[in-house]
Amino acid sequence: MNNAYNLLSEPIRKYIRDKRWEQLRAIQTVAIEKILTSDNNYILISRTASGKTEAAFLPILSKVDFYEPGVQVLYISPLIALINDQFNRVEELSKNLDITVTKWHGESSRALKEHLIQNPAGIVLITPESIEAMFVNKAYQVRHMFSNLKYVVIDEIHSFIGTDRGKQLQSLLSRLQDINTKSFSIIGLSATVSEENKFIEVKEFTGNIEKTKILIDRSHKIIQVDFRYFEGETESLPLDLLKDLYVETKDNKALIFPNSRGRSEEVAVKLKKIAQKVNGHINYFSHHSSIDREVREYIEFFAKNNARQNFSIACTSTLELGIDIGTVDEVIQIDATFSIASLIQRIGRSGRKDDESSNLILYATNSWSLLQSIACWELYNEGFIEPAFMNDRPYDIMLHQALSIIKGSPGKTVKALTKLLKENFAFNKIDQEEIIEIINHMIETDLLEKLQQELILGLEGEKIVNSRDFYSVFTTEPYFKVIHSGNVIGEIPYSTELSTIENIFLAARIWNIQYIDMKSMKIDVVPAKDGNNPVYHGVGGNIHPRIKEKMLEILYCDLKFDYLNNICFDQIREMRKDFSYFNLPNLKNERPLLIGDLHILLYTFTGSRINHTIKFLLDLAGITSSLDDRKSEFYMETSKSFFLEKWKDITSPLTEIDKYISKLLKSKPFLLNFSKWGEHLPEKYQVKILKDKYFDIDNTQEFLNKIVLVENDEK
DNA sequence: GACCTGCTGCGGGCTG
Repeated sequence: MNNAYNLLSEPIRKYIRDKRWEQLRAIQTVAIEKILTSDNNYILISRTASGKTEAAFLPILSKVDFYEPGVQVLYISPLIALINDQFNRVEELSKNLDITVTKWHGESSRALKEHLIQNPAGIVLITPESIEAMFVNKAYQVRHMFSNLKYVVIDEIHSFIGTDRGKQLQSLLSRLQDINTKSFSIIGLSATVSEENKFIEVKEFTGNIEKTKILIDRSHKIIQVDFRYFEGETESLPLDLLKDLYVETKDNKALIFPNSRGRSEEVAVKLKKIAQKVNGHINYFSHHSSIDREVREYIEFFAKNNARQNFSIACTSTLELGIDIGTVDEVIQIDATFSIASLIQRIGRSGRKDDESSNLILYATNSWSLLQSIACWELYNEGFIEPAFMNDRPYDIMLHQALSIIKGSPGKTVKALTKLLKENFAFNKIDQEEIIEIINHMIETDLLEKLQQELILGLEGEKIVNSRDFYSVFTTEPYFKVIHSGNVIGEIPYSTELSTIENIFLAARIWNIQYIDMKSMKIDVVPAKDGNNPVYHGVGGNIHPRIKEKMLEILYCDLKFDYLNNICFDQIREMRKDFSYFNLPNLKNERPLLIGDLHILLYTFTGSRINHTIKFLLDLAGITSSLDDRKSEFYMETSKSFFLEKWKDITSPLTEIDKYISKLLKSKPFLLNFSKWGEHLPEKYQVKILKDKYFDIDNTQEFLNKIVLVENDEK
């Protein structure tokens, strides 16, 4: 054992001896030394299953005096399931030390919560929404419990960075800091943090850039990668792909990521059918957000506790984060991931033991998806992770926090509330005048009410805050529950065709719809023999520009990529040939423009948000286009001269873009649906959040200013 | 072309 071990307290050293660990992991060694000798914030970055939780808790438990009054350590997790997993580990770590460990989330015991309120001490494991609820409903107790905090540990911190939920958490951290006379330190844990901008996004997250240091272990496992190509001609997955997938997975423990809930059902049901025909194992499951929680927990339990039996789980990002399902032999991705970060998380699920490599198979059903998969794989090997999208002016989250603050402690003046929000580091880039304008709007719309000079909740504000839905900042759609003889299986969206659809797949089984109860939103089903995927309606994802640029680079180089078999490489060769007609010596600044007799095709090879913005600018210029974001392709039925004439001035509306977005929002109010609280903002600020979150004005301007179109006539 | 996440307080009824 090394020097770090000797720095730990004796009970912790005993824990390590009892566990018979031969040595500390790299991230643990460095974290122990740093955390024990300073009060900085630290972000611990190292791959899945490398002992990050212990890297944080071994030194914290050594350092903190748990006999002091109040809760000493707060562990914050994005998932309840993760809290339940970590509870067991943290409790085991703490048992020699007589430290209370309490789970605090919507499904944990009320009696234990009550006990903690009476005797605040030790470690609390909690979700951001539960902290929010405490500030709203137990404002006095929050001070009583959390005003002597020493450490806040944030697990899977990357899942918060650059999101609305992350802004909410930042605001809650800032509010917690306000009730602590001495400042607490923050420890963030993650396997995937971008270092493109020198870690600025994660450092900013803690509210103190200077005090936040990065501890990173870049070592990674050897990954066996295998690309396979099966062209899809219909909506359904090609039969040959399914057969190949069956043979590949039948003797293994496999996680299969087909990118959507509907496809997960298709994969699980169809593989199971093949298995039944050939008498293979039939441990085929689907795991996604529309599968009932109990069914999902059963699948997780099965995966974790069946050492002998093989299984395949077709899943969405539900199995991407650190929920403990044990080790799997292989990870299979069907068509490209939307991000490198996601690819890394998925790879991390296989070969978790030290001596195992990770096995990854990437299937593609069309050439553009294959190209994107190769681009992601290449970028992964270059160490690229897309930086989180930064949202400096979250007016909607600030409005939500203003309601939370006034509910928790009414009677503040406008001036006092403005000061609180301005000093909250989640909102420090929002101007004071803007804050005052939004508070006044809230008073006008009865969200807040002014009694003499003191603010309380208004009638509309009461309605919103006193609802169960207030504590989270994300929206969810209402679905119909699917029930078989009293047991809930999962849920599906209602559509008018549903009653005429014969049968649906759900939870890896096939069901016949018997009865739809419109009032209580329930669907009764019985087992059936054949059917179709359920259709969940989603909106497209946002791909980072670097992935699309990499796709362009792959088309204009002559690398052979020796990990590709002939079938895959033939696809790339074909695409290279198609694009070879454009002479593009400068890939940074040039893009192909194909001129046909009746139409024009523009290939931007850039990110989704820039593409959305260009589409909007084309609309404003009077050019109707249809955008296929997968190919970064704009299809326009217009003449070359008309297009080029308009293209010269395409960026001119950007100077007064607010006016145009305002008009767009009036005709399409649903564009704001991504924001749960945006509808309560003054219109001016609704336009601003659309501008910041849906479009990407600055980067589009920069892109259009540098890009030169290279023409070629269609043969 | 998407995917994911979480949740109070109160009162009534039931069990042992």
